[in-house]
Amino acid sequence: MFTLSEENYLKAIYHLELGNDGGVSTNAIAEKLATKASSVTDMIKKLSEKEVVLYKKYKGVTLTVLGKTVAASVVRKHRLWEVFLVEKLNFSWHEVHEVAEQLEHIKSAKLINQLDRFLGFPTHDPHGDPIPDKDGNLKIVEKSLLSTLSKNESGICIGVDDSSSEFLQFLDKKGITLGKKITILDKEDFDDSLSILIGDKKLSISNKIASNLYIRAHTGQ
Amino acid sequence: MFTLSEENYLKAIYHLELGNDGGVSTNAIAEKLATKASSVTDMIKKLSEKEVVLYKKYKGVTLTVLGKTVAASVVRKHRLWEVFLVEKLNFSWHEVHEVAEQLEHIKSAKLINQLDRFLGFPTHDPHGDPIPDKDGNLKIVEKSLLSTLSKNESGICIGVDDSSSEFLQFLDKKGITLGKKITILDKEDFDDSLSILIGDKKLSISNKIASNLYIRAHTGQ
DNA sequence: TATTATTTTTAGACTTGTCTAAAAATTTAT
DNA sequence: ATAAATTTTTAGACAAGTCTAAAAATAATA
Repeated sequence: MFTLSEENYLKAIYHLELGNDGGVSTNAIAEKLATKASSVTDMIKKLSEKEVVLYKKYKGVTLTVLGKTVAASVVRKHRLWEVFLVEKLNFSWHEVHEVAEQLEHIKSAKLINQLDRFLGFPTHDPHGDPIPDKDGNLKIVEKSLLSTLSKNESGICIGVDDSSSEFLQFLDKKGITLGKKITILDKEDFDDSLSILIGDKKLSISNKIASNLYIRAHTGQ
Repeated sequence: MFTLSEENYLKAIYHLELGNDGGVSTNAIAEKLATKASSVTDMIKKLSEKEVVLYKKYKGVTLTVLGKTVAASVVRKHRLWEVFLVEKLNFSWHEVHEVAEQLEHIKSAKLINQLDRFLGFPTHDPHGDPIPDKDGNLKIVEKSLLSTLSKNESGICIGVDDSSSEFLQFLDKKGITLGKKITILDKEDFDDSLSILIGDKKLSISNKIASNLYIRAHTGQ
């Protein structure tokens, strides 16, 4: 069994491994968890003894198969709870993270399996992130950043890269939500800003916004 | 803000105060929380400084108004989550306690208010215990122990005193659930056992069972 | 490649919540 | 009312998780 703190470390390493290929540095973990490098070293030793990470001094850290399973289970719980909060309790997508950070540590296999069923076995959370299955496997969906599309191309908005509360509330204000079709009307060379069509509204968005929105290719008109 | 441990102490004192009138003893708290009296003394000092309990050395402890509010809020969360588990996730009433013990510590006012609404503002948990409202007030329902009824009297089963998993599973096996009408057919002087009619079934139950079932008086046939 | 800068680890300390063992206070019983 | 039993508190210790400051290792740079 793992403590709340251990689970948070495993989750952080899990997310960092998905970004960087190869070992994860002590400093990267410290930054992600808003803690000190020395604390990370201490915890890594403990996790190493519990055989959920591989660790060589000064050489960074990697999850073992067991570690990856534990981390994926925490992520699974986090994302299922996020779906619950949005679908059943009328939370906005920018409100769910903080509460899910707590709920993800509740220990009960039956609880999470029944929650999964109750929600209709969702595959993605409210930000478009995939929900690991019981075995920790992720369904990879082909996706591109909106900023990489060319003029006249279009796609379905399926996720966000930055899921900070500020960004999500900005998207709400602009009427940009998951599932909507987005078409690039024009690209501005000067500042890489985009003119887009979303639903039946025309919008101008900066490159920073477009670099934080994921799109699934949309063939046909 | 209160730690998980502090909340558990407040909850324990809250429950003990409902039973005993007057101050709660260190030993009673220790027993309830399966910890040592010395640990209780330590924690009580902390709670006293936080002004949630009144404490005089060797004289036991009482919740302040603030303390009672905090404790009631934890109990409220516990019982709402129990309703959720039974009503929405198909848990049995004997399975919910352990999970609710964890869920009761999740901090989010919106979560619990929305959960309350989602469940249709229930007034009682799956064991028949009342759910405190937002202000911590309990709706007291007139109830008697089944063992206190006389021959030919009847009532509706509305709760259990002992809500241990074993007892609840025993009741399941016998088909005794909340809301069912129970009529005393006969009382045996020798061992105080009862012959009862529940639904359309005749059952013989010991006095120990009858002393753990709460009944609401049922006027009319 | 030698030196500087950065990253990581170690050493020692602190907090929270717990424990054991012993001392002090209170209660019960003779 | 005094002695015995019980309850409660104190004192000191420990584990988990964190921190600061300093040392050691690695990486970057001239």
